[in-house]
Amino acid sequence: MQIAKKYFTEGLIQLTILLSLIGVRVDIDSYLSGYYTPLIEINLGPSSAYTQTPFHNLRDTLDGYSVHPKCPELDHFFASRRLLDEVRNLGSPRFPTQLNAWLVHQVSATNKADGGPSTSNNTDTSSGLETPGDGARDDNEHLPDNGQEVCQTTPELGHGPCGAGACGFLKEEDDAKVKEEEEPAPLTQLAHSSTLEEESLLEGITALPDPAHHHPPTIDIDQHWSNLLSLSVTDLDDLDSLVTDTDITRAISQDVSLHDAMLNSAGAFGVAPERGEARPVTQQQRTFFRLESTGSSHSDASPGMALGLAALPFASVCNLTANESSHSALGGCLDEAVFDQINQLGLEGLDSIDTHLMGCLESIDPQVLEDLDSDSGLSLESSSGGPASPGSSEMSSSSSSYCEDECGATGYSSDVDSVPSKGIVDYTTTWSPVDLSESVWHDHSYSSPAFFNQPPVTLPHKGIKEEPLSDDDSPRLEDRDMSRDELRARAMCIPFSVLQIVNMPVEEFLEVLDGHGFSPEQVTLLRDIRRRGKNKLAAQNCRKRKLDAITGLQEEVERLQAQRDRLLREKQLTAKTMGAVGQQIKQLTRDVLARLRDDSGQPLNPERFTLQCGANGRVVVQPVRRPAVSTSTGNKTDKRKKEKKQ
DNA sequence: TGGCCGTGTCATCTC
DNA sequence: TGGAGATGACACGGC
Repeated sequence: MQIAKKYFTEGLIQLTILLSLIGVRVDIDSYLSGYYTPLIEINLGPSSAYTQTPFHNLRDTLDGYSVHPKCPELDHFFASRRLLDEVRNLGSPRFPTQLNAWLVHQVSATNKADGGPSTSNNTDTSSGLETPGDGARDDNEHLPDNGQEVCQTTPELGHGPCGAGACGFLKEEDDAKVKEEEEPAPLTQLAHSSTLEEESLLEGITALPDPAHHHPPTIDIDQHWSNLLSLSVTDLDDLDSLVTDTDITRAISQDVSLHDAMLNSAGAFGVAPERGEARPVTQQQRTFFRLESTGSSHSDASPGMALGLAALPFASVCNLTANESSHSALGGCLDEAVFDQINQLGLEGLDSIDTHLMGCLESIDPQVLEDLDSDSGLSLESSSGGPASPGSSEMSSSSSSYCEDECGATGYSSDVDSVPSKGIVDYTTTWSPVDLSESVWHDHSYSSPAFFNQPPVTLPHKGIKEEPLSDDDSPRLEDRDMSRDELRARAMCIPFSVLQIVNMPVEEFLEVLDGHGFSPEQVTLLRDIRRRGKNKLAAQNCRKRKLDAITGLQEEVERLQAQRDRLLREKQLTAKTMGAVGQQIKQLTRDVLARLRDDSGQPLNPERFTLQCGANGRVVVQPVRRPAVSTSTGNKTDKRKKEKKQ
C-alpha cells in the first residue's frame, strides 16, 4: 500500500506540476517564438519523438538540455509544436478558465490576507491565452444568474466533490471579475501564477469539502500532502466507489476538460459525492490520469483502472502485459517510482551469469544461428513489446540509463501486433540474468503516441497466430514471437535484451563487451543489435522529421500564398488610390492655373504650365518641359520614320 | 494483383 | 578512429 500511495502521490505531483506549467505559460505562442524553456524539455523528455537520448544522457546535461544537439532549432520547433498539441489535447479548452478561477480565488485570499486590493489577473491570463476557454467563461458569464445557477450549469463543480465549495469559487470569480472591471489588475500577480495555481490546486483538493471555509493563501502545502498521504488503505480502496458515486450527469454532454478531471480527482480525495453515475466519472478519471501520464495520449484506458490500479500491488500492475490501459492509467504515476526500483537493480548480478553463459554457449544449436543469420529482417520492436505491452522487457532493470519509456524516442512504432506479451513475460523470467523477481513493469518500447492509441495487444491475426499449443510448443511460440535479434541474442546466450543493448551508454556497452567474456561472435552480434536498434530509432525519427518538414512546408506555402494574395490586393488598391490622387492633383492644378493670369491677363494654359511644389513648401508655376531632348535611339527612329515617309 | 504505405535494415556520409 | 546520428535506398508485409 505504501507503494500505491507513493505512486498516487507522485501522480498528483506530476499533475500539479503540469497544471502549474500550463498555467504559467499561458501564452502558448511564445513557445513557437524561440524560447527554449525547461518546460519544453520537461514535456519533450518522455514523449518526444526526437528525444531518443536516454536518461543517462540527460542526467549529464543541464536538466536535459541539448536534447537534440545536431538540430536544436528543428527539434525546438517540433518540441514546441508537440507541446502545443499536448496542451491542446489536455482536454476541453475550458481549462484555462478554470485555472484562472483558482487563481482568482487564491489572489483574493491573498489580498484579503494582505489587506490589499482584491483584484485578479484573470483578464491578463485570458487575453494572453486566446483560447476557447474564454468562450467558456463567457458562457458562464452570460448565464442568467451567477452563483447557484453557475453550479447547475457546471456539473463538475456543482455536483462534484466540492458542491457549494466549487460554487464559491465561481462566485468569487464573478466577484473578481466585477472588481476587475473597476480597477486594473496588477501585473505582478502574474509572477505568482505558478505558485498560486499549485496552491489553488491543493486547496481545491483539500478545502473543497468545506465551502464556507477558505484556506488562507499561506496554507501549508506540506500539510495538504500529509493529508493526502495519510489516506488509509481503506481510503484508497474506496476511491473508486467514491468516484463512481459522483453525480456528473451533466458532464456527459461536455468534453472532459482538465478542470473536470481535476475536480473529480478532488472528489476522489476524500470527499464523498452525493449522487452520480459511474460511467462518466470513470471517463473523467481516465482523462485525469491521462494528464499525468508521460505526455502520451492514452485514449482508451480501461474503466476502473484509474484509481483501482493505484491500490493494486505493484507486481500485479507489472504483469498486466497485455493491458495497455495499465500504462495509460498509471504510467505517469509509476514511471518515476519504477525507475527508482530500476536503479536499485543494477547490473551487479550479471557477473554471476558467466557460468550460465558458458553453459548456454555450449548448448547452442549451430543450425539455429545459421538460420538467424540468413534473415536480415530484424524486428527490434517485436521484442520490445511496445507501450501496448507494459511488461515489455527488463531493459531498464540494469540501471536507470536504460529507461526507454522516459527517454526513448517516441518515433514511429510498429509491430505492436507482433508483441507477444506471453513471450515477453517468459523472456524476462526465463533467461534474463537480471533479478526480476519484483516483476517491475517497465515500458522499454520505443514509446510512441501511436502506440498508446493502439488497441490492446489482442489483435486478430495475433490470435490466429497463437493457436493452442501444448507446453512443449511454448518455447517455439516464444521464439516465433521474439524478434530475430532477440532470438539471436538468446541463441547466443547474451544476457541482455535488445533494448538493453541498444540503450545502454556506450561506456557501459564497452564494459559489457569487455567484462563478460563474450566470444567474437557474441561481440559482433551485440554490436549489430546495437547498431540496428539505434538505426531503427534514427530511421523513425528521420521519417517523423521528414513528415513534419513536409507539413511545415505545406503550411509555409499556404501562408506565403495568402501573403501573396494579400499583397496583390494591396497593390491593386494602392494603384487605384494613386490613380485617384493623380486625377485629383490634375484637377486641382487646372483649377489653380485657371485662376492665375499671365502678363496679358489671360488664364494660364494647363497644357503649357504646371505647378511644382518646392522643398520649402512653396508652390511655383513652371512651364511644362516637354521632352525636347530625346534619346539617340529615338532620334534615329524618328529619322528612319522620316526617311520612310520620304 | 498492383499500388501505396509503414517499417526495418543497410550503406554511406557527417559530426 | 570509432561511435552515433541522419538519410537515401531497398526489401518486405499489410491493406
